[in-house]
Amino acid sequence: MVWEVKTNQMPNAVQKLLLVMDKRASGMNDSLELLQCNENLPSSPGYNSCDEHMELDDLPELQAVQSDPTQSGMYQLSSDVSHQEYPRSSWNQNTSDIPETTYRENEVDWLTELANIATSPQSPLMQCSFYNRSSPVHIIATSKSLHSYARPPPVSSSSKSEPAFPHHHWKEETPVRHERANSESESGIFCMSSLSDDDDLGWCNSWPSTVWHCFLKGWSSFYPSLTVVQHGIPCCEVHIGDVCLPPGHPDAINFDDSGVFDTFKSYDFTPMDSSAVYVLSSMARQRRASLSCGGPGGQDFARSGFSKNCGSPGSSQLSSNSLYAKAVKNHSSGTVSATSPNKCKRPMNAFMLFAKKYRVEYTQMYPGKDNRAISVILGDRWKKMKNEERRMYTLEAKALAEEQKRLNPDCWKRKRTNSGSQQH
DNA sequence: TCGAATGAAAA
DNA sequence: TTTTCATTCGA
Repeated sequence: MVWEVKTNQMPNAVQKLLLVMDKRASGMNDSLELLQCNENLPSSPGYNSCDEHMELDDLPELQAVQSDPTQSGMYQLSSDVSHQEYPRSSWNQNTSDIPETTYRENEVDWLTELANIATSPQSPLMQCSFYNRSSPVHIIATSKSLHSYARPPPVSSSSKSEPAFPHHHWKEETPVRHERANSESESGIFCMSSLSDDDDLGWCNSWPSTVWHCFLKGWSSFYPSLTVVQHGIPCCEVHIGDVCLPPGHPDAINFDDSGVFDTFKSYDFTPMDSSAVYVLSSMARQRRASLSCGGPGGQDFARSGFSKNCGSPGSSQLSSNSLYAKAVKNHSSGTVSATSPNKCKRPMNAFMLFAKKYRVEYTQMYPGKDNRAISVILGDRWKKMKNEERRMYTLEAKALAEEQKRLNPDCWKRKRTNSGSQQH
C-alpha cells in the first residue's frame, strides 16, 4: 500500500508511505512489516536541493492524531517486533494488492500519525541539513557501540534465520543504562537527538532509498551510512534488550561530539559500507569542526586527523577504549606509534574486514574454540568464498586503503626489524 | 604478549 | 622475497 502525502509548501512533491511486508523472514509465523517512507520531497535527504531554505511551519493537510500521553521516555529493544507494536494480524502478506479498506482503523490512524510525523518540523525530511539543525545531536552509547555502519539487510540465504531487517520493539520498560556494546551480530543503529519534550516520535533511515522509519523518542537508522553522509549524524548500534533514554534522563550517557566523531576514526565498518560513507563522514566532521569555532570536537578533530590512534584523551568514552589505551601504551613504550603524533593504523584488508564481521558469529557458532582456531576457520571460509562474495570486502578494503593513503600517505611505512630494531 | 588467519605495502 | 601489521581474544 502506498499512501501519499502532499504538503502545502510543495504541492508538486509527493511523499509516499509504503507499507512493506517483509517476506525474508521465512519460517516465521508472523510476518514482519516494514513501514517505509519513500519520499520524493525536495527536503528529503536524497534531494539535491537540500540546502535550500524551507519553511517548517507548513504541514500537510492531515488529520490530527492523538499521541499516547502514557508513553514514557524509555524504550527497550525486543527481538520480535518491528518499529511499533501494533495489531497486524489482519495485514495481508501481499503488499501490492492490499485494499486500503482492509486495514483496521487503528492502523490507518497509525499511518496518519506517521504522515504527520513525516512532515513535522522535527522530521529529517523537513529539515534541510544536519548543519541547520537547531539542536545538537546527542548520542547515547559507548564508543564501542558506535560502529558497523550501513549494515545491509542480511541476505535471505543466511545460515541464521534472523530477519532480513532489524526488528525493534519499543516499549516501556524499566530504565536501564545503555551499556551493551561491541557486538557484531544484532539489530540496528540508533541515533538520538535532543528532541523537545513534546516530541514523541523519531525517525529511522534506511538504505538505500532514504527511507525513514518512525518510532518513539529518538532517531533510528537502519542503514545509517546514508544518515552519516547526508546529514552528518553519526549513529550507534542498538541491540536487543537495549534501552534508549531521552537526552535529559539522569541515566542517559551523553557524549559530546568530539567523542562521537572519534568513533569514525575506527575502521570498524562493515564491508558493505560505502567508501563514500567514510570519506563523506570525514568531510562532515571536518566541516562540523570548522563550524564549531574551536570547540572541543573541532580541536580534537584538527589535532588528530582521522586516526583512531590519535583520539582525544579528553574524550570520556575513549578513556576506556582499548584502542586508545593501546595508543597510549605504544606512545609510552616508544614504539612506532610514538614516533609520529599522527600515526595511523593500517586500514583493514578484505580478509580482515570479513574476519571482523564474522569472528563473533563464528565464535558463538563454535563455543570453546580458541580465537586462533576461529581464525583458521575464517581463513578456510575465506578461501572457499567466490570472488563475487569477496568483492564487497575487497572494494571496501580498497576504498579504505585509498582514503587512508590520501589522508595519511605514510600510513604503511614500517621499519623492518632485521637488525634488531624494535617496533610493533 | 603470542598466535592464527589473509593481504597490502614497504623494505 | 621477506617482513610488518591491520583485527580479535583466549591462553
